[in-house]
Amino acid sequence: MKRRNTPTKEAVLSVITKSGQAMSQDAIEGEISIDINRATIYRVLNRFCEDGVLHKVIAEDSKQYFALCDGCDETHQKHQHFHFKCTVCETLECLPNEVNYSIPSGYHVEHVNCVLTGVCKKCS
Amino acid sequence: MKRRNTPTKEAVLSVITKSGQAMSQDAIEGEISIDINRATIYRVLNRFCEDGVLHKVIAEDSKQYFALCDGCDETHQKHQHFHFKCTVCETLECLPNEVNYSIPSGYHVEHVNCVLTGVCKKCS
DNA sequence: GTTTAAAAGCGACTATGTCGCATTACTAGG
DNA sequence: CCTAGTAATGCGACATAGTCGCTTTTAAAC
Repeated sequence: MKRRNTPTKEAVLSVITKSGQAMSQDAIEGEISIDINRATIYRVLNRFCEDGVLHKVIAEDSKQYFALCDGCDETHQKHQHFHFKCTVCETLECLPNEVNYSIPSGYHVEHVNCVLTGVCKKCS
Repeated sequence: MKRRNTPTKEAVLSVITKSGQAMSQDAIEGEISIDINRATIYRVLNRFCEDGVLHKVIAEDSKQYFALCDGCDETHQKHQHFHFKCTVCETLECLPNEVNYSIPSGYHVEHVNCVLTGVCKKCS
């Protein structure tokens, strides 16, 4: 199962990179120049997540957002930082702050999904 | 717009209270003895949230979970604690830990949605 | 150029959650 | 106790997000 380079992959990644933020499937579809099937966009995004290129965040609107893994390598745990979703401009950005939590013994954490919702600097 | 006491409200609240955990609409519908319409359950749950009886959490499965506001009053901010979702037994529980975050100036946080996903004590 | 398997397109499907509207049933006031 | 007003419920329809199976296309190795 070796990955191939396709125009679709490049287009999706370029849109996300340019935006500098986490994006949902519909936002990506809206920004992209070529016409790509909805299911395909999801598959591309999920593949990028598997490959550690993107990470997925679930926001309070129950939608999946995909963001570039900027400095999210193995040592730097699994995307354990906060995210901020602005209710005005609808954008979701990664915050630099790491999430610190303590958890009762016996629990094993595999994923962290932390989203703060409110109004961002630009919109307030 | 004054609230009324109905068998539906009581049944929903009693199921959540008994479970001791956050529950989704379908879990509630499954546990409840009487037959209640799906839309009604959502309305009851959302009303409880408005009244500060329950709070809503979005988990990584993109579903809404509703938990009792145990000690979540005005002073104790807005449900700013962690939640833990077990991938084995599928339950979602509130953790006692408060969420501590710092945020760039100019940002205004209105809601906090923090869910840790993994395997709980019982299931590991 | 051939081959082969990954990727894309398409359609169908599931699930979650919401909304409008007609009907039911709490509850307050007499 | 009865009645009126309105909150709450049931029902159906709808919107949206995301997934899946199958066929076709296409990247890339030989």
